[in-house]
Amino acid sequence: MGRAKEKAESLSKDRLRLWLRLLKLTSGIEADLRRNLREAHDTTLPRFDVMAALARHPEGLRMSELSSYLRVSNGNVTGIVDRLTEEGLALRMAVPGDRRAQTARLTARGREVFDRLAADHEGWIDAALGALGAAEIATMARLAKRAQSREDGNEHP
Amino acid sequence: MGRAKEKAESLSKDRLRLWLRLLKLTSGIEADLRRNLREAHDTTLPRFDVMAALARHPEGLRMSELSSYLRVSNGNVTGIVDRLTEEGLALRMAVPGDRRAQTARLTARGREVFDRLAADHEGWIDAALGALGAAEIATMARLAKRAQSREDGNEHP
DNA sequence: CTTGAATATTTCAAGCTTGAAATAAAAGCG
DNA sequence: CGCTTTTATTTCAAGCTTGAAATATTCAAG
Repeated sequence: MGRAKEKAESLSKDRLRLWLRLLKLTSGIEADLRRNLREAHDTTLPRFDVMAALARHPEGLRMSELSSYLRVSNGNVTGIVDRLTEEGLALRMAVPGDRRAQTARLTARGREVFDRLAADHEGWIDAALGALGAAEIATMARLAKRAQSREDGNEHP
Repeated sequence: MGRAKEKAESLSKDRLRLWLRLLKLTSGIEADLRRNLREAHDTTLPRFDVMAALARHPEGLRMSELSSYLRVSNGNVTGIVDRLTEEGLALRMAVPGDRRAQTARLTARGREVFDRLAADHEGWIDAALGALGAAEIATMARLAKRAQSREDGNEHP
């Protein structure tokens, strides 16, 4: 076998090992987040994600905007917004001029609840990545961004 | 506000941004894997994960070993092994001397199917992380490992 | 041996997730 | 205007996931 081919195969194995390590890292942190959200606030990560998206868009988001923003299916956000609405944390509003569409927003109480969640969330992430200093964070962010450049295809054409 | 506090807060925000980027990267790759597994092999990522664990342990794994290896709940692996068994890819064997326990194994067909899955899987990961060269892979793996050191607490005491 | 604690696994309800089908409304077009 | 196509959302079945409860078995004392 030629040297070039050997090199390519070893690189492929190294990428696989890196993938498994990245997956372990993010899955572990995500599991911590889920547990913390449940134990400290009796809520879930998907609910948090939807609330975070709505908090960033106080003018409201259409259901379809929400699903593409979070990269989950339409049917998925329907269910989560349903539950947030039942709990009084979100609401749906009609879109003037388009009776098919709805925008989802946080209620005032939803906003208050989210602010508390977000503060804890930042602290949990800070703890989870606490072993990394400023330079390491910058390096890892740069490499993750570079990896994305191929992964996404072309999100920002 | 003191300089030290400002620095800590900015570091915390940077960790949060890094977390969001890592999550986007791994979620994106995972979504690709799920789609590829479904379209090319009509299977799912959890089934693949269980098969991979069993493939690495030809002697078989107890249900509880499988669940701690994969870091998912006991009830979860019960269901997945049930489905793999229905499909003829895995089987359960009694453990001599302990009638509570069972070991799960791949069948011969399960092994064949897995070998094909694994080859494609490696190719998909190679493509997904293809933007990273050998040095970048090594750097990222090192940083992920360092981040883990805090995350895990003490897995290897 | 018998009783009670510990261990291995399954069952279960609830929620998340998806892709596909169903509904409903808007837009384009002849 | 009617008719088709596109767009926005919901509904649905199937599978994944969890934590807690239920079963079954082993182990440890007495």
